[in-house]
Amino acid sequence: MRGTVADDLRRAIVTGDLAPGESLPTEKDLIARYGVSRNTVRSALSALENEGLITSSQGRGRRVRKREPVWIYASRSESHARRRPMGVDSWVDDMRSQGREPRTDIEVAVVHAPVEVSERLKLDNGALVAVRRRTRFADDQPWNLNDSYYPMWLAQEVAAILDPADMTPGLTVHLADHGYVQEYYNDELTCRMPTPEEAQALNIGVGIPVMCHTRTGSTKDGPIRVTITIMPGDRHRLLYEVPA
Amino acid sequence: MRGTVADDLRRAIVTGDLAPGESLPTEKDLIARYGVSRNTVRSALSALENEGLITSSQGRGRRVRKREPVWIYASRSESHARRRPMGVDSWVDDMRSQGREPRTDIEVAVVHAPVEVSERLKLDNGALVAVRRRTRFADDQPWNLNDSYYPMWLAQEVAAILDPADMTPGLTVHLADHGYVQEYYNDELTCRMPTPEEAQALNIGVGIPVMCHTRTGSTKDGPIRVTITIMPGDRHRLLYEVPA
DNA sequence: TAGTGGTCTAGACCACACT
DNA sequence: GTGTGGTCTAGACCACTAG
Repeated sequence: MRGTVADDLRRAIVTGDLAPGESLPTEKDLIARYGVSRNTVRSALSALENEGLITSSQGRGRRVRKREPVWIYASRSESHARRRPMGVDSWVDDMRSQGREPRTDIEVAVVHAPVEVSERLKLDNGALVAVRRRTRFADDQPWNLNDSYYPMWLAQEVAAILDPADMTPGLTVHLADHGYVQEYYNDELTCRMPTPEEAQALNIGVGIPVMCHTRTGSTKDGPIRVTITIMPGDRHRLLYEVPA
Repeated sequence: MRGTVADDLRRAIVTGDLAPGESLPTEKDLIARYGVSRNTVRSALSALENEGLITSSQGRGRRVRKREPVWIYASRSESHARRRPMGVDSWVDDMRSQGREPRTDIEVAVVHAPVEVSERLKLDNGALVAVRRRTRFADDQPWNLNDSYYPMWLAQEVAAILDPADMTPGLTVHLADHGYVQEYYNDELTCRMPTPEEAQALNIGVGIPVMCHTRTGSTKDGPIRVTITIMPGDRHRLLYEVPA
Protein backbone atom coordinates (compact mmCIF):
# COMPACT_ATOMS: atom_id res chain seq x y z
CA MET A 1 0.00 0.00 0.00
CA ARG A 2 2.85 2.35 0.71
CA GLY A 3 3.86 2.02 -2.91
CA THR A 4 0.32 2.77 -4.05
CA VAL A 5 -0.06 5.87 -1.92
CA ALA A 6 3.34 7.23 -2.94
CA ASP A 7 2.80 6.40 -6.61
CA ASP A 8 -0.62 8.04 -6.77
CA LEU A 9 0.64 11.22 -5.15
CA ARG A 10 3.80 11.29 -7.23
CA ARG A 11 1.77 10.99 -10.42
CA ALA A 12 -0.52 13.81 -9.31
CA ILE A 13 2.52 16.00 -8.68
CA VAL A 14 4.40 15.35 -11.91
CA THR A 15 1.29 15.74 -14.04
CA GLY A 16 0.49 18.99 -12.30
CA ASP A 17 -2.82 17.87 -10.78
CA LEU A 18 -1.18 18.93 -7.56
CA ALA A 19 0.45 22.26 -8.36
CA PRO A 20 3.60 23.64 -6.70
CA GLY A 21 2.67 25.22 -3.39
CA GLU A 22 -0.57 23.31 -3.15
CA SER A 23 -1.46 21.33 -0.02
CA LEU A 24 -1.47 17.55 -0.04
CA PRO A 25 -4.26 15.52 1.56
CA THR A 26 -3.70 15.17 5.30
CA GLU A 27 -2.48 11.97 6.88
CA LYS A 28 -5.99 11.36 8.19
CA ASP A 29 -7.46 11.73 4.69
CA LEU A 30 -5.01 9.26 3.24
CA ILE A 31 -5.55 6.76 6.06
CA ALA A 32 -9.28 6.86 5.32
CA ARG A 33 -8.96 6.89 1.55
CA TYR A 34 -6.56 3.94 1.32
CA GLY A 35 -7.64 2.09 4.44
CA VAL A 36 -4.11 1.73 5.79
CA SER A 37 -2.40 2.57 9.04
CA ARG A 38 -0.84 5.88 9.88
CA ASN A 39 2.70 4.49 9.75
CA THR A 40 2.11 3.27 6.22
CA VAL A 41 0.90 6.67 5.08
CA ARG A 42 3.77 8.41 6.81
CA SER A 43 6.24 6.06 5.17
CA ALA A 44 4.85 6.94 1.74
CA LEU A 45 4.93 10.67 2.42
CA SER A 46 8.44 10.37 3.78
CA ALA A 47 9.53 8.78 0.49
CA LEU A 48 8.14 11.72 -1.49
CA GLU A 49 9.85 14.12 0.87
CA ASN A 50 13.17 12.39 0.31
CA GLU A 51 12.66 12.61 -3.44
CA GLY A 52 12.42 16.37 -3.06
CA LEU A 53 8.81 16.50 -4.25
CA ILE A 54 7.09 17.79 -1.12
CA THR A 55 7.78 19.73 2.05
CA SER A 56 6.37 18.99 5.45
CA SER A 57 5.96 21.17 8.50
CA GLN A 58 4.47 20.50 11.84
CA GLY A 59 1.05 22.05 12.28
CA ARG A 60 0.84 23.35 8.72
CA GLY A 61 0.66 20.25 6.63
CA ARG A 62 2.49 19.15 3.51
CA ARG A 63 2.88 21.07 0.26
CA VAL A 64 4.18 20.41 -3.21
CA ARG A 65 7.67 21.86 -3.31
CA LYS A 66 8.42 24.93 -5.43
CA ARG A 67 11.65 25.40 -7.34
CA GLU A 68 13.12 28.83 -7.87
CA PRO A 69 16.66 28.43 -9.17
CA VAL A 70 19.00 31.31 -9.83
CA TRP A 71 21.64 31.28 -12.56
CA ILE A 72 25.28 31.26 -11.63
CA TYR A 73 27.65 32.18 -14.45
CA ALA A 74 30.70 30.04 -13.88
CA SER A 75 32.48 30.87 -17.12
CA ARG A 76 31.97 32.89 -20.23
CA SER A 77 33.62 32.31 -23.56
CA GLU A 78 35.59 35.23 -24.98
CA SER A 79 32.92 36.12 -27.48
CA HIS A 80 30.26 36.31 -24.80
CA ALA A 81 32.29 37.93 -22.04
CA ARG A 82 30.98 41.07 -20.47
CA ARG A 83 32.83 43.76 -18.60
CA ARG A 84 32.34 42.06 -15.26
CA PRO A 85 35.00 39.66 -14.03
CA MET A 86 34.25 36.01 -14.57
CA GLY A 87 33.87 33.43 -11.92
CA VAL A 88 31.49 32.36 -9.20
CA ASP A 89 32.55 35.55 -7.38
CA SER A 90 30.24 37.75 -9.39
CA TRP A 91 27.48 36.88 -6.95
CA VAL A 92 26.20 40.41 -6.54
CA ASP A 93 25.85 41.06 -10.27
CA ASP A 94 24.25 37.69 -10.94
CA MET A 95 21.67 38.19 -8.21
CA ARG A 96 20.78 41.79 -9.02
CA SER A 97 20.30 40.95 -12.68
CA GLN A 98 17.79 38.31 -11.59
CA GLY A 99 15.84 40.66 -9.38
CA ARG A 100 17.14 39.37 -6.07
CA GLU A 101 18.85 41.29 -3.30
CA PRO A 102 22.22 39.75 -2.45
CA ARG A 103 24.10 39.91 0.83
CA THR A 104 27.27 38.22 2.00
CA ASP A 105 28.51 37.42 5.49
CA ILE A 106 32.25 36.87 5.73
CA GLU A 107 34.45 35.52 8.43
CA VAL A 108 38.14 34.82 8.16
CA ALA A 109 40.21 32.24 9.97
CA VAL A 110 43.47 30.34 9.93
CA VAL A 111 42.92 26.60 9.99
CA HIS A 112 44.58 23.31 9.21
CA ALA A 113 43.80 22.58 5.58
CA PRO A 114 41.21 19.88 4.88
CA VAL A 115 42.77 17.18 2.75
CA GLU A 116 40.88 18.18 -0.39
CA VAL A 117 42.36 21.66 -0.03
CA SER A 118 45.96 20.75 0.80
CA GLU A 119 46.01 18.33 -2.14
CA ARG A 120 44.96 21.02 -4.57
CA LEU A 121 47.24 23.72 -3.16
CA LYS A 122 50.13 21.25 -3.13
CA LEU A 123 50.70 21.73 0.57
CA ASP A 124 51.68 19.24 3.25
CA ASN A 125 48.86 17.42 4.94
CA GLY A 126 47.53 19.54 7.81
CA ALA A 127 49.42 22.69 6.77
CA LEU A 128 47.96 26.00 7.91
CA VAL A 129 45.87 27.96 5.44
CA ALA A 130 43.89 31.19 5.50
CA VAL A 131 40.21 30.78 4.79
CA ARG A 132 37.52 33.31 3.95
CA ARG A 133 34.15 31.72 4.73
CA ARG A 134 31.20 33.34 3.10
CA THR A 135 27.51 32.73 3.63
CA ARG A 136 25.62 34.25 0.75
CA PHE A 137 22.04 35.38 1.06
CA ALA A 138 19.41 36.22 -1.52
CA ASP A 139 16.49 38.29 -0.27
CA ASP A 140 17.75 37.54 3.25
CA GLN A 141 17.50 33.77 2.75
CA PRO A 142 20.74 31.78 3.06
CA TRP A 143 21.54 30.68 -0.47
CA ASN A 144 24.96 29.08 -0.60
CA LEU A 145 28.29 28.61 1.22
CA ASN A 146 31.52 29.76 -0.38
CA ASP A 147 34.87 29.13 1.32
CA SER A 148 38.14 30.33 -0.21
CA TYR A 149 41.43 28.87 1.01
CA TYR A 150 44.86 30.50 0.52
CA PRO A 151 48.30 29.23 1.47
CA MET A 152 49.72 31.00 4.55
CA TRP A 153 52.72 32.41 2.72
CA LEU A 154 50.33 34.22 0.42
CA ALA A 155 48.16 35.51 3.27
CA GLN A 156 51.28 36.95 4.88
CA GLU A 157 52.18 38.77 1.69
CA VAL A 158 48.68 39.97 0.77
CA ALA A 159 47.15 41.33 3.97
CA ALA A 160 43.70 41.74 2.42
CA ILE A 161 43.21 37.98 2.54
CA LEU A 162 42.72 38.05 6.30
CA ASP A 163 40.69 41.25 6.27
CA PRO A 164 37.05 40.30 6.90
CA ALA A 165 35.76 43.22 4.83
CA ASP A 166 33.73 42.35 1.77
CA MET A 167 35.94 43.02 -1.23
CA THR A 168 34.62 44.63 -4.34
CA PRO A 169 35.32 43.39 -6.93
CA GLY A 170 37.09 40.71 -4.99
CA LEU A 171 40.50 39.58 -3.95
CA THR A 172 41.46 38.61 -7.48
CA VAL A 173 42.41 42.20 -8.19
CA HIS A 174 44.42 42.53 -4.98
CA LEU A 175 46.28 39.37 -5.83
CA ALA A 176 47.02 40.59 -9.35
CA ASP A 177 48.39 43.86 -7.89
CA HIS A 178 50.88 41.79 -5.95
CA GLY A 179 51.89 39.95 -9.08
CA TYR A 180 49.73 36.85 -8.59
CA VAL A 181 47.75 36.69 -11.79
CA GLN A 182 45.49 33.66 -12.07
CA GLU A 183 45.79 32.23 -15.55
CA TYR A 184 43.19 29.51 -15.41
CA TYR A 185 40.70 27.86 -13.13
CA ASN A 186 40.21 24.19 -12.58
CA ASP A 187 36.59 23.50 -11.70
CA GLU A 188 35.39 20.22 -10.23
CA LEU A 189 31.73 19.43 -9.81
CA THR A 190 29.87 16.74 -7.99
CA CYS A 191 26.75 16.44 -5.88
CA ARG A 192 25.66 14.73 -2.69
CA MET A 193 23.19 15.09 0.16
CA PRO A 194 24.07 17.89 2.58
CA THR A 195 25.56 17.21 5.98
CA PRO A 196 23.28 18.11 8.89
CA GLU A 197 25.40 21.23 9.48
CA GLU A 198 25.05 22.35 5.86
CA ALA A 199 21.34 21.61 5.91
CA GLN A 200 20.93 23.83 8.94
CA ALA A 201 23.15 26.67 7.72
CA LEU A 202 21.39 26.76 4.36
CA ASN A 203 17.91 25.98 5.58
CA ILE A 204 17.73 22.97 3.26
CA GLY A 205 14.75 20.68 3.55
CA VAL A 206 14.91 16.91 3.42
CA GLY A 207 15.30 15.60 -0.11
CA ILE A 208 17.33 18.45 -1.57
CA PRO A 209 20.90 17.62 -2.63
CA VAL A 210 23.76 20.09 -2.96
CA MET A 211 26.16 20.73 -5.79
CA CYS A 212 29.80 20.90 -4.68
CA HIS A 213 31.86 23.22 -6.81
CA THR A 214 35.61 23.23 -6.20
CA ARG A 215 37.54 25.92 -8.07
CA THR A 216 41.32 25.89 -8.03
CA GLY A 217 42.93 29.10 -9.30
CA SER A 218 46.50 28.95 -10.53
CA THR A 219 49.16 31.41 -11.63
CA LYS A 220 51.81 30.30 -14.07
CA ASP A 221 53.77 29.13 -11.02
CA GLY A 222 51.08 27.00 -9.46
CA PRO A 223 47.84 26.98 -7.44
CA ILE A 224 47.17 29.86 -5.05
CA ARG A 225 43.50 29.53 -4.16
CA VAL A 226 40.88 26.84 -3.68
CA THR A 227 37.24 27.87 -3.42
CA ILE A 228 34.58 25.38 -2.38
CA THR A 229 30.98 26.37 -2.99
CA ILE A 230 28.04 24.38 -1.62
CA MET A 231 24.87 25.12 -3.59
CA PRO A 232 21.45 23.61 -2.86
CA GLY A 233 20.23 22.00 -6.06
CA ASP A 234 16.76 23.50 -6.01
CA ARG A 235 18.12 27.03 -5.91
CA HIS A 236 21.00 26.97 -8.39
CA ARG A 237 21.63 26.43 -12.05
CA LEU A 238 25.26 26.69 -13.04
CA LEU A 239 26.19 27.91 -16.50
CA TYR A 240 29.38 27.34 -18.48
CA GLU A 241 30.05 28.66 -21.93
CA VAL A 242 32.81 26.62 -23.52
CA PRO A 243 34.40 26.70 -26.96
CA ALA A 244 33.65 23.62 -29.05
CA MET B 1 16.24 8.74 20.65
CA ARG B 2 16.10 8.63 16.91
CA GLY B 3 18.38 11.63 16.85
CA THR B 4 20.82 9.94 19.22
CA VAL B 5 21.02 6.72 17.25
CA ALA B 6 21.45 8.53 13.94
CA ASP B 7 24.00 11.00 15.36
CA ASP B 8 26.13 8.29 16.97
CA LEU B 9 26.23 6.24 13.79
CA ARG B 10 26.84 9.29 11.60
CA ARG B 11 29.77 10.31 13.76
CA ALA B 12 31.23 6.82 13.58
CA ILE B 13 30.97 6.93 9.81
CA VAL B 14 32.47 10.36 9.19
CA THR B 15 35.34 9.76 11.62
CA GLY B 16 36.07 6.46 9.94
CA ASP B 17 35.36 4.27 12.98
CA LEU B 18 32.95 2.58 10.62
CA ALA B 19 34.88 2.19 7.39
CA PRO B 20 33.36 2.16 3.89
CA GLY B 21 32.01 -1.30 3.16
CA GLU B 22 31.82 -2.24 6.83
CA SER B 23 28.60 -3.62 8.33
CA LEU B 24 26.52 -1.57 10.73
CA PRO B 25 25.08 -3.03 13.93
CA THR B 26 21.85 -4.90 13.21
CA GLU B 27 18.47 -3.47 14.10
CA LYS B 28 18.30 -5.93 17.01
CA ASP B 29 21.64 -4.72 18.35
CA LEU B 30 20.57 -1.12 18.24
CA ILE B 31 17.21 -1.84 19.85
CA ALA B 32 19.03 -3.51 22.74
CA ARG B 33 21.84 -0.97 22.97
CA TYR B 34 19.60 2.10 23.03
CA GLY B 35 16.53 0.54 24.61
CA VAL B 36 14.17 1.86 21.94
CA SER B 37 11.58 0.30 19.70
CA ARG B 38 12.26 -1.14 16.31
CA ASN B 39 10.44 1.65 14.49
CA THR B 40 12.65 4.22 16.16
CA VAL B 41 15.80 2.41 15.11
CA ARG B 42 14.51 1.98 11.58
CA SER B 43 13.65 5.64 11.36
CA ALA B 44 17.20 6.58 12.35
CA LEU B 45 18.73 4.17 9.84
CA SER B 46 16.39 5.43 7.17
CA ALA B 47 17.65 8.98 7.76
CA LEU B 48 21.26 7.85 7.25
CA GLU B 49 20.23 6.02 4.10
CA ASN B 50 18.61 9.17 2.73
CA GLU B 51 21.77 11.12 3.49
CA GLY B 52 23.64 8.70 1.26
CA LEU B 53 25.81 7.38 4.08
CA ILE B 54 24.69 3.75 4.17
CA THR B 55 23.11 1.09 2.00
CA SER B 56 20.57 -1.44 3.09
CA SER B 57 19.58 -4.77 1.63
CA GLN B 58 17.14 -7.33 2.77
CA GLY B 59 18.75 -10.35 4.35
CA ARG B 60 22.26 -8.95 4.15
CA GLY B 61 22.23 -6.01 6.51
CA ARG B 62 23.42 -2.44 6.20
CA ARG B 63 26.84 -1.24 5.11
CA VAL B 64 28.70 2.03 5.01
CA ARG B 65 28.45 3.25 1.44
CA LYS B 66 31.53 3.34 -0.77
CA ARG B 67 32.20 6.11 -3.27
CA GLU B 68 34.05 5.45 -6.47
CA PRO B 69 33.70 8.49 -8.71
CA VAL B 70 35.07 8.68 -12.22
CA TRP B 71 36.30 11.88 -13.83
CA ILE B 72 34.41 13.36 -16.73
CA TYR B 73 36.30 15.96 -18.71
CA ALA B 74 33.69 18.46 -19.79
CA SER B 75 36.06 21.07 -21.18
CA ARG B 76 39.74 21.66 -21.60
CA SER B 77 41.40 25.00 -22.06
CA GLU B 78 43.50 25.40 -25.21
CA SER B 79 46.76 25.00 -23.35
CA HIS B 80 45.65 21.70 -21.85
CA ALA B 81 43.82 20.28 -24.84
CA ARG B 82 44.77 16.86 -26.04
CA ARG B 83 44.24 15.30 -29.45
CA ARG B 84 40.89 13.85 -28.48
CA PRO B 85 37.76 15.87 -29.12
CA MET B 86 36.36 17.74 -26.15
CA GLY B 87 33.05 17.18 -24.53
CA VAL B 88 31.14 14.69 -22.47
CA ASP B 89 31.24 12.46 -25.53
CA SER B 90 34.74 11.24 -24.89
CA TRP B 91 33.26 8.61 -22.59
CA VAL B 92 35.35 5.75 -23.88
CA ASP B 93 38.67 7.55 -23.50
CA ASP B 94 37.81 8.91 -20.08
CA MET B 95 36.83 5.47 -18.82
CA ARG B 96 39.76 3.53 -20.28
CA SER B 97 42.22 6.06 -18.87
CA GLN B 98 40.73 5.36 -15.44
CA GLY B 99 40.98 1.62 -15.74
CA ARG B 100 37.32 0.93 -16.40
CA GLU B 101 35.74 -0.88 -19.28
CA PRO B 102 33.15 1.30 -21.03
CA ARG B 103 30.14 0.18 -23.02
CA THR B 104 27.28 2.14 -24.56
CA ASP B 105 23.77 1.05 -25.49
CA ILE B 106 22.08 3.28 -28.05
CA GLU B 107 18.55 3.52 -29.26
CA VAL B 108 17.16 6.15 -31.59
CA ALA B 109 13.66 7.54 -31.79
CA VAL B 110 11.57 10.40 -33.09
CA VAL B 111 9.59 12.07 -30.32
CA HIS B 112 7.81 15.25 -29.38
CA ALA B 113 10.42 17.50 -27.82
CA PRO B 114 10.25 17.94 -24.05
CA VAL B 115 9.86 21.62 -23.22
CA GLU B 116 13.43 22.00 -21.96
CA VAL B 117 14.63 20.73 -25.34
CA SER B 118 12.34 22.72 -27.63
CA GLU B 119 13.19 25.91 -25.75
CA ARG B 120 16.90 25.43 -26.29
CA LEU B 121 16.61 24.34 -29.93
CA LYS B 122 14.27 27.28 -30.57
CA LEU B 123 11.54 24.99 -31.84
CA ASP B 124 7.80 25.18 -31.39
CA ASN B 125 6.40 23.51 -28.32
CA GLY B 126 5.84 19.82 -29.09
CA ALA B 127 7.80 19.85 -32.35
CA LEU B 128 9.23 16.53 -33.50
CA VAL B 129 12.89 15.87 -32.77
CA ALA B 130 15.29 13.00 -33.31
CA VAL B 131 16.80 11.59 -30.15
CA ARG B 132 19.73 9.27 -29.57
CA ARG B 133 19.33 7.73 -26.13
CA ARG B 134 22.43 6.24 -24.63
CA THR B 135 22.88 4.17 -21.52
CA ARG B 136 26.53 4.13 -20.62
CA PHE B 137 28.08 1.33 -18.64
CA ALA B 138 31.36 1.04 -16.77
CA ASP B 139 32.51 -2.50 -16.02
CA ASP B 140 29.00 -3.63 -17.02
CA GLN B 141 27.34 -1.44 -14.39
CA PRO B 142 24.93 1.24 -15.65
CA TRP B 143 26.76 4.52 -15.07
CA ASN B 144 24.84 7.39 -16.67
CA LEU B 145 22.14 8.33 -19.18
CA ASN B 146 22.95 10.54 -22.13
CA ASP B 147 20.22 11.68 -24.54
CA SER B 148 21.01 13.84 -27.57
CA TYR B 149 18.20 15.70 -29.34
CA TYR B 150 18.39 17.05 -32.88
CA PRO B 151 15.84 19.06 -34.88
CA MET B 152 14.04 16.95 -37.50
CA TRP B 153 15.28 19.03 -40.43
CA LEU B 154 18.80 18.19 -39.41
CA ALA B 155 18.05 14.48 -38.95
CA GLN B 156 16.65 14.44 -42.49
CA GLU B 157 19.81 15.98 -43.87
CA VAL B 158 22.30 13.97 -41.82
CA ALA B 159 21.13 10.36 -41.96
CA ALA B 160 23.66 9.22 -39.36
CA ILE B 161 21.61 10.85 -36.64
CA LEU B 162 18.95 8.16 -36.85
CA ASP B 163 21.43 5.33 -37.29
CA PRO B 164 21.59 3.40 -34.02
CA ALA B 165 25.22 2.43 -34.57
CA ASP B 166 27.70 3.68 -32.03
CA MET B 167 29.65 6.44 -33.71
CA THR B 168 33.37 6.83 -33.24
CA PRO B 169 34.36 9.53 -32.59
CA GLY B 170 30.81 10.72 -32.59
CA LEU B 171 28.32 12.59 -34.63
CA THR B 172 30.15 15.88 -34.27
CA VAL B 173 32.41 14.95 -37.17
CA HIS B 174 29.50 13.84 -39.36
CA LEU B 175 27.76 17.12 -38.67
CA ALA B 176 30.86 19.11 -39.52
CA ASP B 177 31.17 17.20 -42.80
CA HIS B 178 27.72 18.48 -43.68
CA GLY B 179 28.73 22.02 -42.85
CA TYR B 180 27.34 22.15 -39.33
CA VAL B 181 30.31 23.16 -37.23
CA GLN B 182 29.56 23.70 -33.58
CA GLU B 183 31.31 26.82 -32.40
CA TYR B 184 30.52 26.73 -28.71
CA TYR B 185 28.65 24.78 -26.09
CA ASN B 186 26.32 26.14 -23.50
CA ASP B 187 26.43 23.91 -20.43
CA GLU B 188 23.85 24.06 -17.67
CA LEU B 189 24.26 22.13 -14.44
CA THR B 190 21.96 21.40 -11.59
CA CYS B 191 21.19 18.49 -9.31
CA ARG B 192 18.15 16.77 -7.84
CA MET B 193 16.97 13.41 -6.59
CA PRO B 194 16.44 10.85 -9.37
CA THR B 195 12.99 9.91 -10.58
CA PRO B 196 12.01 6.31 -9.80
CA GLU B 197 12.62 5.47 -13.48
CA GLU B 198 16.12 6.94 -13.41
CA ALA B 199 16.85 5.24 -10.11
CA GLN B 200 15.93 1.91 -11.63
CA ALA B 201 17.74 2.40 -14.94
CA LEU B 202 20.92 3.48 -13.18
CA ASN B 203 20.66 1.17 -10.20
CA ILE B 204 20.80 4.15 -7.84
CA GLY B 205 20.24 3.53 -4.15
CA VAL B 206 18.18 5.73 -1.89
CA GLY B 207 20.00 8.89 -0.86
CA ILE B 208 22.06 9.41 -4.01
CA PRO B 209 21.25 12.52 -6.06
CA VAL B 210 21.98 13.01 -9.75
CA MET B 211 23.72 15.80 -11.59
CA CYS B 212 21.79 17.04 -14.63
CA HIS B 213 24.07 18.29 -17.36
CA THR B 214 22.39 20.01 -20.31
CA ARG B 215 24.71 20.85 -23.20
CA THR B 216 23.44 22.95 -26.08
CA GLY B 217 25.70 22.94 -29.14
CA SER B 218 25.42 25.79 -31.61
CA THR B 219 26.77 26.65 -35.01
CA LYS B 220 27.18 30.27 -36.02
CA ASP B 221 23.56 30.09 -37.20
CA GLY B 222 22.03 28.73 -34.00
CA PRO B 223 21.51 25.66 -31.81
CA ILE B 224 21.53 22.23 -33.46
CA ARG B 225 21.85 19.79 -30.57
CA VAL B 226 20.81 19.44 -26.96
CA THR B 227 22.37 16.69 -24.87
CA ILE B 228 21.04 15.87 -21.44
CA THR B 229 23.20 13.70 -19.21
CA ILE B 230 22.00 12.24 -15.92
CA MET B 231 24.92 11.33 -13.69
CA PRO B 232 24.61 9.76 -10.23
CA GLY B 233 26.54 11.98 -7.82
CA ASP B 234 28.46 9.21 -6.13
CA ARG B 235 29.95 7.98 -9.39
CA HIS B 236 30.89 11.20 -11.21
CA ARG B 237 33.16 14.14 -10.84
CA LEU B 238 32.88 16.67 -13.65
CA LEU B 239 35.92 18.75 -14.63
CA TYR B 240 36.10 22.08 -16.40
CA GLU B 241 39.27 23.95 -17.24
CA VAL B 242 38.43 27.58 -17.85
CA PRO B 243 40.60 30.60 -18.62
CA ALA B 244 40.68 33.16 -15.81
C1' DT C 1 17.19 -23.05 9.26
C1' DA C 2 18.46 -18.88 11.41
C1' DG C 3 18.97 -14.18 10.95
C1' DT C 4 18.52 -10.16 8.47
C1' DG C 5 15.76 -6.22 6.76
C1' DG C 6 10.76 -4.85 4.58
C1' DT C 7 5.99 -4.01 5.43
C1' DC C 8 2.11 -3.30 8.18
C1' DT C 9 -1.20 -2.56 12.15
C1' DA C 10 -3.04 0.01 16.40
C1' DG C 11 -2.53 3.07 19.68
C1' DA C 12 -0.33 6.86 22.67
C1' DC C 13 1.42 11.42 23.65
C1' DC C 14 3.87 15.72 22.17
C1' DA C 15 4.79 20.18 19.44
C1' DC C 16 3.33 23.52 16.51
C1' DA C 17 0.06 26.59 13.69
C1' DC C 18 -4.09 28.65 12.88
C1' DT C 19 -8.39 31.02 14.29
C1' DG D 1 -9.32 24.74 21.12
C1' DT D 2 -8.83 22.02 17.08
C1' DG D 3 -6.24 19.96 13.73
C1' DT D 4 -1.91 19.23 11.80
C1' DG D 5 2.49 16.64 11.62
C1' DG D 6 6.56 14.51 14.87
C1' DT D 7 7.94 10.89 17.90
C1' DC D 8 7.54 6.60 20.08
C1' DT D 9 5.97 1.87 21.63
C1' DA D 10 4.74 -3.25 20.88
C1' DG D 11 3.78 -6.70 18.17
C1' DA D 12 2.85 -9.40 13.73
C1' DC D 13 4.03 -11.50 9.39
C1' DC D 14 6.70 -11.55 4.94
C1' DA D 15 10.99 -11.77 1.82
C1' DC D 16 15.54 -12.37 1.11
C1' DT D 17 20.46 -14.11 2.15
C1' DA D 18 23.67 -16.93 3.96
C1' DG D 19 25.67 -20.94 6.26
